[in-house]
Amino acid sequence: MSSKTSRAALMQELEEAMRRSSAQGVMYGQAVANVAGISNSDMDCMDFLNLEGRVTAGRLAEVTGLTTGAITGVIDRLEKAGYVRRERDESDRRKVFISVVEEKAAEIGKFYVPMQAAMHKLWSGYTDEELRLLLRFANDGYKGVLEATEALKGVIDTPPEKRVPLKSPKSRR
Amino acid sequence: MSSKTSRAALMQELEEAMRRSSAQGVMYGQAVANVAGISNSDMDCMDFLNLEGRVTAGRLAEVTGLTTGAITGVIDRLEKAGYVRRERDESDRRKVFISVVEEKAAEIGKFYVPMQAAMHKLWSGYTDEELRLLLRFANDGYKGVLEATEALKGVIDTPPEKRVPLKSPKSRR
DNA sequence: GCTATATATCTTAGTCACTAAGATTATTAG
DNA sequence: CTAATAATCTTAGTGACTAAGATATATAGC
Repeated sequence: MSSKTSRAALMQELEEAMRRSSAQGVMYGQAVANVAGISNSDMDCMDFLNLEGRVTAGRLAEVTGLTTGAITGVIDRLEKAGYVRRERDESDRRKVFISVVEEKAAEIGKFYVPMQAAMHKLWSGYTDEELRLLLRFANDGYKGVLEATEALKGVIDTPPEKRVPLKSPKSRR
Repeated sequence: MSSKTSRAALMQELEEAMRRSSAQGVMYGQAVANVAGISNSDMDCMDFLNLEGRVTAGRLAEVTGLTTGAITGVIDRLEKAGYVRRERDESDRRKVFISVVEEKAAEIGKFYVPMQAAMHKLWSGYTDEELRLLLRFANDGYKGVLEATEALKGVIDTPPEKRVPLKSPKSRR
């Protein structure tokens, strides 16, 4: 961490620091799902719904990587818990739109308060200039990870014998 | 993203950008587990083992938040696949140390190559000065998220029987 | 040295979320 | 009107999880 570290060592440190903090971020998300009493996949869907507002069941399957059958289960659970509503599309009655029940979904929001507080506290120690650099980095980083995820698919040489489901079932209770 | 965004708006943007990129990072990890043919929990344990080198089964349960019974299953699968070895502690024969089989574990490493390449490409666009700022931020951020995870436990108001053990915020290394 | 208790891991039974395949219902094309 | 297509749901089977308890070993008190 000395300010004289070589660039290579700096990158090494950066890599580890980012891995560590992102791993901890994942844990926070899991902790939120746990205290909210819903599974990780359900939480992923809620996150996406909060961004998009109103999407079809098929689209949820697409973005989560789950099968449509699994999504039916996700929606069943979320609907039963009161977080979302099913709404049939009147113009194409095969489609089912899922929309967030705001009042109920807001209950989950409070679990993110500690995280937001920590972030704001953290950011207060940085200048606008520095925050802009961080923003640029986060945006560039997003693109980089996106590319890497694509590239990873080209690396696949493992026999497709046994591919494990993308989402780990994190059952509660 | 204009350079004269107000500080509040800047923070808002930063929050979203970081959420997006970290979510994509999670997906990358899942994709790696998927192509490697092992489950997410198994991958979590491999990550931890790669940092620590050699830990007991109980410690793995502790850091992953899984029960010892579940860990037995994790180790069974990893051992069968050749990634780890069980080694009974000679001085306390109740304990079972789990150690990584380096040659085999290295096979997983190659799935991180696209990610590392993307990161190095990304970083090459930044000065040493800027990278040091990013490092400081990543380290501060880690601490912040750690605190937030702790604080989250204080927000809990859901009935305890609906909850599941939180992953402990342990210090990786 | 014995006995009780504590510690570390493994086993068992039951549960839940997942996949794959196919059923159901609605739309569109010929 | 029929066939093909599309979107969601249903079913059967599987894998990973938890809770509780079994097993094996270690430590402390007498």
